[in-house]
Amino acid sequence: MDICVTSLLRDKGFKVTPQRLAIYNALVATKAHPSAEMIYNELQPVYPTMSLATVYKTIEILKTLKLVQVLNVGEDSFRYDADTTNHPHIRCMCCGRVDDLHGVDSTEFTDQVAATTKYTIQGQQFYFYGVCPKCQAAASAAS
Amino acid sequence: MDICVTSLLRDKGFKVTPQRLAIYNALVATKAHPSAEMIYNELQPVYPTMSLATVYKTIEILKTLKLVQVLNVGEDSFRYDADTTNHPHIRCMCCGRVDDLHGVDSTEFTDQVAATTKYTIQGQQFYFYGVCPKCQAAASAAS
DNA sequence: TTCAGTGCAAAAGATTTGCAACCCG
DNA sequence: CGGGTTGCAAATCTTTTGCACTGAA
Repeated sequence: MDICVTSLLRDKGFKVTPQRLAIYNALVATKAHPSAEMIYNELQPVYPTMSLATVYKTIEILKTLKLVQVLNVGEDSFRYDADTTNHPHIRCMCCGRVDDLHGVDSTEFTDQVAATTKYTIQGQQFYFYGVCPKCQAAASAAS
Repeated sequence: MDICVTSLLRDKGFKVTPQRLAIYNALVATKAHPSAEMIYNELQPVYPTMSLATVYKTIEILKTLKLVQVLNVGEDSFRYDADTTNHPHIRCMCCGRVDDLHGVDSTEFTDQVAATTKYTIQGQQFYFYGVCPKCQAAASAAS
């Protein structure tokens, strides 16, 4: 997949730098839907001189290349997902973790919306909020 | 409905002030899903001394009273909706307006999610992105 | 060699907080 | 009258921007 990013970057006239590869690889390697700062912190040990600004600038490029999607789970910061398929997300209101919801079919719902609205639909984001298994266990243990 | 907010505030030990009523009424009166700043600007002529901080503090209270819901449509700021029923929203990627999507049934979709996930689900937000009728017209006129 | 990219620092926005004066109850 | 509320200003936090230096091609 490095090859893929590499050629995609080159094709669009972007240069291939170690920072960009590291940021993209970090996103591909995790299911935690990290924020810019989380990515920055994770790469600190390996790239001690990399700045947060570079993370933001790189994410901007990855967005335009459609290699990442942006999540707005309702926190103060954005989160990013290298899985650009159209899937819902769920956030734990207790610990803040964000998980994917795969294997759910929303086509009937989205078809209804498309048929009802006068908008031309181009994208969608479905967010659920709840308590994750770990926090449920922690809560029952505490009681 | 003023009566309703008034007693709700009092019941919870909050004082009833003109600012709070004005902010809530502004939210009830619009379908534009305004941001804090939009509310502030709208009330400026009537309450020239009111500050943005008061808008934020009041919205915080209205949230705890479940009188408004928060929308995260992917802009840099939050938007608010005094219609607290569970309905999807759609944002125009061209002009930024946010509309309600009523009359769409998402129960089958949400049931599927509830059955699949190990989370305890407590809330949800569905966002669609597209181009509103006005911007479509403007685009075709321009071409 | 050359120009896009990096990293730093400063800027820009949104939201929060501290605090003295104010006013609802 | 008293404590919650307001409004201002300053603080905080995320994200963006300007710019000199660096490094990919």
